[in-house]
Amino acid sequence: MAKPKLDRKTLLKNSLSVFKSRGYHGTSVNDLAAASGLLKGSIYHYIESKESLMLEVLNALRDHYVVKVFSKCHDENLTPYERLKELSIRAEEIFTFEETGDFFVNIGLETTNSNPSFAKVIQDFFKDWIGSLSDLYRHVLDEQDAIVQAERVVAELEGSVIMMKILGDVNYLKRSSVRVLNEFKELEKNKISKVYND
Amino acid sequence: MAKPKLDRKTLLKNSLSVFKSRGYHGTSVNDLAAASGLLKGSIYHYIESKESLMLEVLNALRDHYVVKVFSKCHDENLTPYERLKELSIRAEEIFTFEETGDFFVNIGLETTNSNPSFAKVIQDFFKDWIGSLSDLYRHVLDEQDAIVQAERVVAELEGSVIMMKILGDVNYLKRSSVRVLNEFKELEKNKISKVYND
DNA sequence: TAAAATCTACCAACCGTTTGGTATAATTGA
DNA sequence: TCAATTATACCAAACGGTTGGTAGATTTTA
Repeated sequence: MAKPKLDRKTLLKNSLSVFKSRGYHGTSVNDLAAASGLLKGSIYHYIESKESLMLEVLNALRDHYVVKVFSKCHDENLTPYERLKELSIRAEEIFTFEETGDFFVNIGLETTNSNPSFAKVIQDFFKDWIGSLSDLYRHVLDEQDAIVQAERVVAELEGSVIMMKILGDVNYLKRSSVRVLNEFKELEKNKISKVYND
Repeated sequence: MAKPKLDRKTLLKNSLSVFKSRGYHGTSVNDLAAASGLLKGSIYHYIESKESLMLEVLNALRDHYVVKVFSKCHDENLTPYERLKELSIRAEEIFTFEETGDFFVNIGLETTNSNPSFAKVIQDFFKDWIGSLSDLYRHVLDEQDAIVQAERVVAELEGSVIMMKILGDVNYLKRSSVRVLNEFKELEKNKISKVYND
């Protein structure tokens, strides 16, 4: 057997990078193959189709977020505020440097109509994110408010990332993060004063 | 065979509708022609290229927003709050029913790398929106804060529209609008109390 | 009849995918 | 131990189909 020069993780990473900069319809199988040092036909040794490759990329990326980022929300060694801060720092790194942050939105908007098979994974990503965040907000808000607040924060962060990309201004996300953290501190204060007043 | 004439406005409207649901790379010239009841070859009687058609659609849509929506921000017959409310109502209609609201974001994200020619129009749209809003916030905030606030509101609304589309929940935008309006009222109150304290 | 609008027919280039085949490395059997 | 076997990795070429775009004939309007 020829030695596996190209492991799956590298293939997915290379493919993500191409999909990221050209979108789904904008990338050709040729592009994907070239990104991994292959000719067009050769990549079919690794994948079944362009669509299944994208699906695998989406799933891998979602799993990565769940394990490496969203899990911070349940880290018992940290206070709720510290967890939110950790999450915020990681998110900022991801969105600004790794350039994968708005990937789900990009592909989601581009393919909701044409490729409904992608929709589920993308929805799961956002549901996981919102779910983790609302568990955090549960410390300072009642259940319904915690969910609404989590949804709002995700919408605001995603909006910031998008404006950041379109207008080329890196300060958007930074400011949103600060705002989210300060807001959480306020909520904590209100919670405490309410307890004292009861 | 020149039957009921195809005027430019209808052509652009039909084309927008197709671009909207299939994205830029996802729509073929055939689709565009069919949407206006033409065969592929015939549409080239009206347009120079697929790219120039998209550019014209983007420009027309931006102009529409500037004239019909953003202009509300400077309507002297209304109080600042009423203007914001008008803007909010129009925006909600547009995003929810006309389905053109997130068009700039969609196309922007899909083509920033592949079609930089679209980027300028899209940026202009958001700059106009932010500019108009910050003029409004100028009534209750100093210049720098007004700009930051306008940027934040646009990001939050866009984020809501996107989450609305991806998660299929129409309440996102509604809640964001209410929040923005209430916030403005709070800012007005603070402004007044500050004046009284001076 | 002149001009405008629309048709049909056709490009070359590219699309995602399949095929036939070759080189190479790991495994197997003697 | 070492050839025979087998599985892998890759390539060049081609597939049928679609792409954005063009040319020229035909029809309509005025």
